[in-house]
Amino acid sequence: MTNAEIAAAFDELSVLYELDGAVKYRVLAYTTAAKAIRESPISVAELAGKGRATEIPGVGKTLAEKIDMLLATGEIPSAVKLKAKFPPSLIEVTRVPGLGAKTARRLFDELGVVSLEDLKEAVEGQRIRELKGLGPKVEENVAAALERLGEPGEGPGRILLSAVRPIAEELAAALREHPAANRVEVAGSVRRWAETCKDIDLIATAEEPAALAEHLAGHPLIAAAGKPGPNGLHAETHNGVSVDLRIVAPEAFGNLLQHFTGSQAHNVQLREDAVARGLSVSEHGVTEVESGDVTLCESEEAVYERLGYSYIEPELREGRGELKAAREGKLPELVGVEDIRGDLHSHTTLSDGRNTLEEMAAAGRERGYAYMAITDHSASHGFGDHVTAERLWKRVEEIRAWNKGKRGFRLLAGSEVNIGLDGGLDYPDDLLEALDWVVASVHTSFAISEKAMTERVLAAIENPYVKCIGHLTGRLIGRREPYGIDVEAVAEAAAANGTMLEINGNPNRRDLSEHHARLAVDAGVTIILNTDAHGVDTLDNMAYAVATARRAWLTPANVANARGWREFKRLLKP
DNA sequence: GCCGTTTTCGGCCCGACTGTTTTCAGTCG
Repeated sequence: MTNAEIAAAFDELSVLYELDGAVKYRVLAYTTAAKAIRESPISVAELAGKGRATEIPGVGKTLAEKIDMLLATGEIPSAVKLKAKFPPSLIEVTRVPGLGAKTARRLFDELGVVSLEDLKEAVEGQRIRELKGLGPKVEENVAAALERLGEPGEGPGRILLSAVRPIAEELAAALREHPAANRVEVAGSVRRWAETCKDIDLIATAEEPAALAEHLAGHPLIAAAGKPGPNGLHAETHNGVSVDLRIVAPEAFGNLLQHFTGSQAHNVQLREDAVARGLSVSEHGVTEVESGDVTLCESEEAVYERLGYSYIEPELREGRGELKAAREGKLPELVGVEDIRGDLHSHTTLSDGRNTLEEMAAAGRERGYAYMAITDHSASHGFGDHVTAERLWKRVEEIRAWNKGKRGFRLLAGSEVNIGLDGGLDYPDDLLEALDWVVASVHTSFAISEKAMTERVLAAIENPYVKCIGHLTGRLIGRREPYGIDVEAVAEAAAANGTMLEINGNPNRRDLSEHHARLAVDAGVTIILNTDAHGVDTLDNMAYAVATARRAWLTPANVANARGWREFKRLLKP
């Protein structure tokens, strides 16, 4: 059973408990545990099998037992009991925007609503407005929400960071140029470099707040906007991304930026910790509860300092232990884009790239890299983009020739070699040996069993010519689930064999994920940050690889290509 | 239901917004 399936069972159980009127903290316990289970880099089922489920934060004795029952029987007894009381279709009703479990329960008790169809009929019969505490407005809102649910299309889902980030940056830049603007920052999940985003949060201080809000409302990227006011604006872009601009007095800019950068989990933990110390934290300041004294902070640094923490980089603010580490002064010195000395996964027109060897090499050199590997696809790649052994021998010569007489930058002759179904590679050993650098990746037969996939990749890891494994899980964020593979076993073998694991910086991939990357480093693996660039323009994707590494708490010491050439070479298999 | 530099019991973030109410409950982020 996958982590996602276990998490879904607990999410469902939390709704059932809420319908049943359980205290909200019990309900909350199930949703927070579900989130931790979903994000766990290792198999929770396996962990539970070893009796170690309580190692997951938020999972105690009771939930561990429920995981065991779920794995053994496919069901959780308490959920079965509650589902006899509340039909599963009622859970759909609780998920209508604006409705929650409390209202759904009343509709169920008083109107007999058990499904979305019943809800629709209740709206049409104007029966909701008859209930005490509910009125015609609620009924209208439910009708509108039901209408939207019925619409085809994207819905309210999360959008890939790379689709949102440029818009956020452009809007922020436009605001900064306005004469009324003082400080403008992008906050929220964009600032944290999360994989996906729900909206854009912009934080500003301004001489004339209303004028700045109006300026945003009139920006060409904005399709619709609410009423611009002194506190900001709510708007939506032409491609349906919602934008929130919040404007505050300069003396509270740090408080607001901290609040709107989040994440939710980070803020909740920070505030709980503050309460234990007699402080109350909100976007409006830090209040000493006993005296009522409020501290306003112009900067985020000041907010964290006031609360007794060292500064926490936005990428770390996910409630994954960063607050404790900051309190103890044990936060990692994160790797940055400026640390990266080379890119070790790139394609040219020889396979499916858009630029020539010379163009890619020149672009890498211009970025100030010390080295760069050209890694076109291998002999079995297909789609007309394969490179025969004969052609690759010639490419090696071309790269040797290119390097002649050049100082301070080294082009590596490499390949992104397909890992066959049996774990074998599709070039002869003498050619692999002649290459400076080999990335091995799975590009075919994703649907084999987890056991077979793991053995397949382990064979590549043990291959003496393979320096690195590319995009380990094959996931495409929001489009394709990672294929089944035992990442723990892979990480152990990679560490033992001196094979590196890549964080692929393609924003659709970011593979290793931040969770897997942290697991890998903990297992002793050396990480490589790569772009997998198929053109000069996508060499910029290094920023996404670095962001993923930062969200995994990685330092330059964890990253092979944060080293100069001599040191990098020393890390390679002999 | 979880958890522990005040705790193994008694806490468990904070505020905005909405719609319905004369002071609050529910939902959301």
